[in-house]
Amino acid sequence: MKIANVIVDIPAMQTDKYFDYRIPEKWETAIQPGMRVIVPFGPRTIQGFVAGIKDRSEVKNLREIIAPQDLAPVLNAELLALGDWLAKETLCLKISAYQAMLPAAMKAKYEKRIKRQDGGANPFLDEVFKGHDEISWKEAQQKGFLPFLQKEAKNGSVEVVYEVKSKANKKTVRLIFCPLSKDELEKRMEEVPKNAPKQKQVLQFFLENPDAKMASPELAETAGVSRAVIKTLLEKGWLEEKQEESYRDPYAGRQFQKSVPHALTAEQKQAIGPVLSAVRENRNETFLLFGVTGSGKTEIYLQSIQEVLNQGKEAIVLVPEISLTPQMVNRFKSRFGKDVAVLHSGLSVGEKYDEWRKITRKEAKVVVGARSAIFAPLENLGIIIIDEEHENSYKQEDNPRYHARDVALFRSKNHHCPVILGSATPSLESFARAQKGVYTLLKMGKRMNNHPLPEVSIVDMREELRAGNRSMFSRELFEKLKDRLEKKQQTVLLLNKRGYSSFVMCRDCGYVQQCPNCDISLTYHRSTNEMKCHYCGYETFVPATCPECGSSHIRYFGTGTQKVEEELGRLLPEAHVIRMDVDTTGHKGAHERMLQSFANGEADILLGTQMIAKGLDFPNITLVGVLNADTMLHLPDFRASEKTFQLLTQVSGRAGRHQLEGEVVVQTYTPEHYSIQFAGEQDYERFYRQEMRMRKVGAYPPFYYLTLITVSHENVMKAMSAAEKIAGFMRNRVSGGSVILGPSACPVPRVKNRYRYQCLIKYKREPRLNETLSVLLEHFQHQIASEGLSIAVDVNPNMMM
DNA sequence: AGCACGCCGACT
DNA sequence: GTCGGCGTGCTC
Repeated sequence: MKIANVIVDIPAMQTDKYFDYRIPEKWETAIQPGMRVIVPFGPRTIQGFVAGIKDRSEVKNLREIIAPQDLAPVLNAELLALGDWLAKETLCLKISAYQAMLPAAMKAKYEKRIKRQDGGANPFLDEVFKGHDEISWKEAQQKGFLPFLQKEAKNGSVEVVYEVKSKANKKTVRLIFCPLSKDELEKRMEEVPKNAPKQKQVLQFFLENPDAKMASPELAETAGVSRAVIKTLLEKGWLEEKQEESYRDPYAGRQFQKSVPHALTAEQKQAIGPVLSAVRENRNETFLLFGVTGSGKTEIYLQSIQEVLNQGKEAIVLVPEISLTPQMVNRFKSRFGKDVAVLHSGLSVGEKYDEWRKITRKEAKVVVGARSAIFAPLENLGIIIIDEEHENSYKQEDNPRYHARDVALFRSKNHHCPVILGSATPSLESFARAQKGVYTLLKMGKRMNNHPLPEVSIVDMREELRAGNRSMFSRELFEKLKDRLEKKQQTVLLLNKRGYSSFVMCRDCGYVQQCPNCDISLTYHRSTNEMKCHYCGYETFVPATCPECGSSHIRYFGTGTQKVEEELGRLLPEAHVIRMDVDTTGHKGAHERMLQSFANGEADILLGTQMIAKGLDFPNITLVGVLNADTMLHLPDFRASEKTFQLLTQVSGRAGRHQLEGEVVVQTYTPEHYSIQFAGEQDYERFYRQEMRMRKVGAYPPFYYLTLITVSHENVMKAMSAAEKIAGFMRNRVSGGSVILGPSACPVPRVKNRYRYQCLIKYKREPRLNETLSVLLEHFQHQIASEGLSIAVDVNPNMMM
């Protein structure tokens, strides 16, 4: 007898273990590890993953698996092991780890219904069921039938049934083809009645295109006949119909110009050499490709992938969500054509599922995508590339809190393949590893075509204020803006919005409108004229008078993009401005359309937030202006300087990438800060050395590892006391070299009406930390389950807020 | 997560 | 005496 170890689809600590089920004989060969199955669980029917198969079980009274949900495993052995590793490393539930690796469409939905079992004997039930023999639980509840039905359930005249539904709908099409051989076809041609020339026409078409297979309307059009003719031929059996799966192709109808490898510069050749040999030798080596913006990192990726494909292997390319633009995708599609699958958040659930299936069917060899593409089910990986390695978005901010880089390194070991981490501004962690020789450093310091990096000038906005300029544009930036307008060149203006948003304040008493559920001020949204909370989604109208003092001098503050746009309109009315921010890019495809129209030269100025800092590569941009360089410098986060440096360097790289030279103007209130100074000089390595000194003093990464424990509860006292207990618990269990900070209130102390405290563990070596944290979670399990306490553990947090 | 079981207050 | 509140514990 075969027994399956099943991880059930219930995200709770109590069910985060293997449940044993008997495999029915008829499924004995069909059910394999990595498949989803439907199992009985208590009174319910739920989905589970088969994690393993064994011959005997300690548990008595085993129940049977109801049915497999897949024909083939959806998680192969490697991914199953990866899931277990993820669960252990990030302290998440196994089910969460498995689900994170699969497209959302594969997550089960459940339906609960009530079925009539009395055979029509009970007239009272007629009213409930109204001729049907089932009613959904929800409907019964809404109509107030539940108490009555629950009583009926006791005597067996109705029954509660549970159903597992899969969201994954394969889209199928009916395709028409001709089953006849050439000779047969010719014979039939003779048999066609004289008054049916159209039928002859269709047969003629199939004589010329014997392998043609297409949908009926399409065939009708190509052959120049009506659908009725095809129907007749189908009835005669001369044509046949076949159901075939179709993929939703998000890039359907687009032409990709075939691109060929570019000749490499001397520097590129030098950089790619070690990568190619690692690929050829199946060497698990990690490269840090440190190349300035415009140095041609993408061509290195493309040619490395080409080598991988030549070896008959596959590749994963991770790109930050924000730069996963059609422009970026095109570069891969035009080089590798149909071999490319693209996974990103802009796709619908169904489209993502289709791309995933394309990969499992080995129809795609190169997977380009955002963070979760690291789980692409490729079985013969030859390389993993992470572009813009320093990007925050590679770290998932909710469970499982994994970093794509860590997953990449894990998978590369399984596949004995190299990893390339590429960046113009590597994360300190990665650069430090390269310095230590853990990663191989590949450096590209020159832009292709030897164009110089743009000239950066730093403007002290305090000086501007002293000189009487109260506008948000410094005199220098304004002059240059006018100059570009005259020359018909383009400008990118970046409004650094992080940690800075528009809010409503009363000018008489200083009242700022706060969210009632979270300790944070509400953000003003111009488009809807509403105040919104970015943490819980609370919305309210803008007050006409101050709720505190009744003054009508209440207005919004803060430099939003809309405000910049208005001022631009006033100062430079002739300029065409495209504004890109969360308000204007809401609709699917809006982002792309805006960039396209900017590329077409339909606007002079592209104004936006962080989202415009990356990947733009338009020849006519010769000026980049950063309106407020330092707003995120003051965030309570140890990476604030690093993030500022990265953003300024990235956005500066947008200027002058082609023939025309570029200039950058950075406006700031703290021009003396080293991250702004070194960004101005575009000197990563000096920034690195300075920042490393700061990190060493503060005992932060890369000198120390961090683990952040966040505790939350509706009740302040409960939250605080639990946090204190947790800190005490951990203090007793870590080694002497480790430090535990806190507990202290989180930077945003209340979110969705829950009070939040955090506790930070800093450590150099704590090999048993994960076990200790598991014990901690188990220890507080009761309070978590029944008292509404929540404990979130984030190993290597990215942001501390 | 759901659901059953079980033990205490306000009703027919 | 019974209906129903939600605390506790289990699901192979």
